[in-house]
Amino acid sequence: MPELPEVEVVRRGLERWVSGRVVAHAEVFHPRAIRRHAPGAEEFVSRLKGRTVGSAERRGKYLWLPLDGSDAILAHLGMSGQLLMVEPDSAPEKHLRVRIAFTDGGPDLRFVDQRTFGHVLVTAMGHSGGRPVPEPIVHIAADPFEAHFDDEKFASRLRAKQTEVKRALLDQSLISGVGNIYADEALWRAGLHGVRPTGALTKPKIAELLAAARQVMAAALSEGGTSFDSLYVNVNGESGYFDRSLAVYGRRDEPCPRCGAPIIRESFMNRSSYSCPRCQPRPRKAGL
DNA sequence: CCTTTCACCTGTATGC
DNA sequence: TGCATACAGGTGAAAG
Repeated sequence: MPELPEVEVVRRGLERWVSGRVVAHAEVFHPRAIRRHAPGAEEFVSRLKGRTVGSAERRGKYLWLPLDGSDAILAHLGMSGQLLMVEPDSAPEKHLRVRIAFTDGGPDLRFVDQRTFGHVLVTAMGHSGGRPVPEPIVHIAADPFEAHFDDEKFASRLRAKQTEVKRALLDQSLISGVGNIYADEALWRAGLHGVRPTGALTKPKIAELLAAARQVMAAALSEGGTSFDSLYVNVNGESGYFDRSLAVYGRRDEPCPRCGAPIIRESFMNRSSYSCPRCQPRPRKAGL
């Protein structure tokens, strides 16, 4: 479930513990973890050896570590990926996929991923949304905390779409970083049902929704992120506490914090959506 | 071209 | 106890 706040927590950990260090060697334990690295595992390993790691960066749910020269280590945590700092001599984790060791003999950077939806790769840099980003993610939109994020452009692109507002929030080419949890929380804060057609939203309502998304993700970040189980952790293996502050997500039948009505769970794209039936009424006509 | 669906994974919880 | 099923869900390819 790592979404923008959780990934930012990890980025800060990498900034603190990895930036400036030199790679001694890397090991790949599961080919699926580097499936997006086209040249394969052997090239991945040889390309990393001896490289110096720069300052950790992030766009939406993607993280990257620039390398001396012009490429970068790009990572996505998927559903269950973890980037952990671990002492080099400690036993391999059950789901250890990639290990990067450093010349200073300090903690390894380990990519551990139970469900293998996440991946890491080494890639050239490209450019998108007003700044350099790794080539494979030039199609990913700026996230709402980036200085180049254009609120007006977001509103006009959102309204031009023939879709529902929750689908649009989850569309990483429109706005990045928002996943299922924070989409539901932002919609609740803005008083919108997720199936509302985007074309019918007013500009002020879109501004309110965007502000809500920023507020809920900023609040989550200040509490170290959200975790429902032990899968999402920071680089030291610790979970955040924001799940205590969620208004609707995962809270079926509990009272809405605003009006007291029982929260409902609805199925959406083979996953769950949570909302307040009173604060977030369904639109009267589907497809309005 | 745009929108929607589905495959990819494994561990945990639940039901029979 | 053991087996089957549902669920968690981000991404991008494939389908519509």
